[in-house]
Amino acid sequence: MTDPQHAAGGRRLRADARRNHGRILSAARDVFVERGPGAPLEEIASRAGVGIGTLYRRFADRGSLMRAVVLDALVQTRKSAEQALAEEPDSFEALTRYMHTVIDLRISAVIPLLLDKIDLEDQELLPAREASAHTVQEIIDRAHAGGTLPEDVTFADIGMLLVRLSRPLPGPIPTELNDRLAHRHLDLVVEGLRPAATRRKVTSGPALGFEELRALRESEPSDPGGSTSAGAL
Amino acid sequence: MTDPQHAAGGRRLRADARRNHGRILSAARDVFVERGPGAPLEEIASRAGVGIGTLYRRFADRGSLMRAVVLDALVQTRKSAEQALAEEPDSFEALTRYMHTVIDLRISAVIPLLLDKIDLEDQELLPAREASAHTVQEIIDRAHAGGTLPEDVTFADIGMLLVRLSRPLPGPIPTELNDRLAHRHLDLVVEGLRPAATRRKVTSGPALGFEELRALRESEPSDPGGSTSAGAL
DNA sequence: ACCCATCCGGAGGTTTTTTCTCCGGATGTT
DNA sequence: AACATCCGGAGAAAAAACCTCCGGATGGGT
Repeated sequence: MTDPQHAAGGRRLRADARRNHGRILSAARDVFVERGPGAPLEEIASRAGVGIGTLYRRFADRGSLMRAVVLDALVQTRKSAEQALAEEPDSFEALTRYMHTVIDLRISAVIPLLLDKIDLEDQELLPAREASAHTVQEIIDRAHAGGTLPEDVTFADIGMLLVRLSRPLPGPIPTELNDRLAHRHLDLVVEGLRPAATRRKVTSGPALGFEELRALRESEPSDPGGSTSAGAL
Repeated sequence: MTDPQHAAGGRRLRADARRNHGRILSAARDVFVERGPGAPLEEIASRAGVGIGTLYRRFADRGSLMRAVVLDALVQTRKSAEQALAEEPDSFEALTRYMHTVIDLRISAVIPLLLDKIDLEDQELLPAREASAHTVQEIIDRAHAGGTLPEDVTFADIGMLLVRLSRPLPGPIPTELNDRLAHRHLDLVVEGLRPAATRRKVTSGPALGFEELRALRESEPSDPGGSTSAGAL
């Protein structure tokens, strides 16, 4: 099931191969998140700007691609957590910075998504899991200790929240808007978590207007009507 | 699901047919939300506990099923909004009640999802859209007027937030937990929106513990390991 | 500049999934 | 009981996805 002899740790790849490897990984992350774990591998290849043959050369099957995606996500999560911890003196700021970064990297949604498709006890995955969980837990602990995060908001809460927030919204929403919304929604949540004493305004600007949503729909080729998704609600 | 008597067509349906019509509609809503707009119709039929032939008899093609699902969602949204408005004197409470109801009904995510697959200017859809948008707007307006909702949190914000919150999380998460998380996350957001003066504790209980997530994974048949999705983060 | 080990693309054969019709039989209604 | 209505699901046809293979391109060492 797990392929012993390739990819991440193997011999040195040629420059173009290494570049493609990375592109495939990040395209796979995006496609899995957007279309589910059964998404066609051809779409991943084309999103990565790569032939299907290239994808199969690097990843024997769907499973090994998934494994690589998860491993990558775990590593990036740990990095983000470490950086937030190191560079952000305030315990609450460290937490929010970590959360924003994770959303930027769109890494959080992919792990639970693939959770039942891969072997988590895998040799390589296990230490990565522990390292990343440990670092994130430390961020939470500090915020608890510093009194900047309510005790009843747990590690699992933050994790699940990030899963929800890093998932792109469904439908014909451009990536740019999607990202902006994710951060705005995170800000809204963060204001709910922040200790009342230090409460402030939601930071990410004056929402989004009707016009913007309307424009979104008008740019659709199929239907020139002046409606919006929220308007449809 | 909602409609008492008239199916898409005209004449009165036999009792069993009407019941099946409703089941198909709500199964379709769930499946579209979980698996995307391209989900196999057979899955919808089987989730509805109905033969595939029955589905095709009632809905000529995917498009007309989508249209019916959206129409149903719009109608239910309007009902929820009207009820919240009528029964909840406090303007903020009306808003939060509306939001919780919409999440319960899992209706919010399906509209943007199908947005680019249907004709929104449709004869039947148009008035339903307007009616529901109007009622929701009134809830927002009252909350703004009453000073219980910041002016910079708009109609579109609430709509998009609901889209995000009513989507089930990806991965092997049981429906029951998913629902609980959705409401808890809504509570977290609501505390961020609520005027500081009336701030209170997050209502939906002490988060979820590690144990719970772990149990989740242990109940999986494929992998008996003791890990969790949040733990993997 | 030249070589060649390495890597790429994607056509196309194969397998899997999905669609959608059809009709014998079941069920609701009068 | 009689009849119109509705149901289920088998199975043929169509569509989608998989995955191998090889002629040709490219990087990187000399």
